Amino acid sequence: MATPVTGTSTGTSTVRPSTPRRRYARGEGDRLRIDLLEAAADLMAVHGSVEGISLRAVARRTGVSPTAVYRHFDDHTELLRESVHYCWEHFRDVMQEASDSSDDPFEAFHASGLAYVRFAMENPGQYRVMFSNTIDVGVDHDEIDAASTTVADPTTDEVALSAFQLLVELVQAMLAARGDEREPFFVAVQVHTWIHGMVDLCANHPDAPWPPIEELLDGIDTALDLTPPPRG
Amino acid sequence: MATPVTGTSTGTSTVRPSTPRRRYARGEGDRLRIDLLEAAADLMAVHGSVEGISLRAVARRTGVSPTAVYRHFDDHTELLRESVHYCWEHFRDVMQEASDSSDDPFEAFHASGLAYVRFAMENPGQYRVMFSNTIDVGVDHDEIDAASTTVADPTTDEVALSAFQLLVELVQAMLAARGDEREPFFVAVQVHTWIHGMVDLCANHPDAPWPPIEELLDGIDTALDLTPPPRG
DNA sequence: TGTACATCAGTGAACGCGCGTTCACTGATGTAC
DNA sequence: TGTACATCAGTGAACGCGCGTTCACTGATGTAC
Repeated sequence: MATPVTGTSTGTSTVRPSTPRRRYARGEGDRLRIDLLEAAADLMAVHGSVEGISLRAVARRTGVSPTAVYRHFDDHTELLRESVHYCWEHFRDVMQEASDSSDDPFEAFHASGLAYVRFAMENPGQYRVMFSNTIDVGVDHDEIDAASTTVADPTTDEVALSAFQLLVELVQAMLAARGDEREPFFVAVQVHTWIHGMVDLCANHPDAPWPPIEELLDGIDTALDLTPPPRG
Repeated sequence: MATPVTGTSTGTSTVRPSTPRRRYARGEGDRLRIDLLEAAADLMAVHGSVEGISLRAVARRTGVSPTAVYRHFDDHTELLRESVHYCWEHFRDVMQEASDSSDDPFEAFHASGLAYVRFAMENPGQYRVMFSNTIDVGVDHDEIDAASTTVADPTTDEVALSAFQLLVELVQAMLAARGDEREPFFVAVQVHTWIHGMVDLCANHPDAPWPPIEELLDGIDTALDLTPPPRG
């Protein structure tokens, strides 16, 4: 996901495609769509917001003319919306894998926490776009009366919800194993808000004197009583 | 802070200054500077990021020509940097007031939590710019090798740090009153990351089925053992 | 008390740039015959 | 096995727009005399 097809930056040139792109063969045209989505995801890392990502910059990074984008997306807005969706699918896959990594809910929970943090640290721009940046579609920014329709497309919401659902299920299993009667949804919200606050602040203020992230993660388990029950 | 001097939007016109601005009198020229900072802060509410705020939009909102901005700021970047600084001062004042509202650290802590949430809810754009948006100065977004100098000016960092220091002191007082030997800095980080995660996610995903924010806030006190000690 | 004028608070036209989008096009290639 | 051609994967020039910034300017007003 990180490196574009045409990558291999020489380190000196400011022009992106140092090796000119070879066009895709006849039936393979759809692969450009993926390349564009990955280029957009890469650009999120630089911008940290989706607003500043221009269609031309995505095309440039992919090594393609701006007009080529229109063969795969209706317009600039659709390109960005689909890019955010693409990031969410990647995130959901990562979390699914971590969640499935163990039958023990406490171990799976621990692995999920680490995977969450790792995703955010390795893809800070994507993380920020996904969680701290709603996508603005067709808002006149000088028109204060305009109804601000900052809505992601519904299928993206579904992916995001299914990722959160993984967490709810893990929490439910842990509470059951502990004989804890708290509401799993509420505790899952507590976990998610906390871990989000950690990675968001860490990512955006890297120079602040943070305690080790593992220590902060462990603090969540302890404070919220999500440690394995005493055996026997 | 919320309404510009020339405000009074009629609700129909898209042109901002419906009443043309009266220029400031002879020695009063510096007041325009404040007006511009407030206009920029207002625009953060619409954009949620500092990147998309143009110098011309700030001037337009203030009812002044773009050139007038240059009488008070060197360039676009300085305008934005000073605007972020202005927001931080506002935030610090709000938190200072809440922190001073009671001699009892538990009461002051509770008031601070509410003030924090209220600030974020009333000024979501400013909040996001302050906590989830580092300001990019002079970065070529297509040049991946460029050293990304995304640094706020040092005086803004000082203001931000002094606001966090208020929290550390409250936590210290609470731990002392409870005879709790945990490290105040670590616990303050726990408090801040958690509350930040709450307001950030709530603000950016208002349609998700959130539990009441007061309940989430109380959850922090309980989970982190920051409730008043039993009397006597 | 009257007036000339320096100063102050701005304005308006112009520039070059990157943007999203449209349009007519080009040239490689798999396939039908 | 050879070739005509429809299709596919793009390109390149052009448009109107808002942007940051520069430059020469204007007109109100407090003040020195």
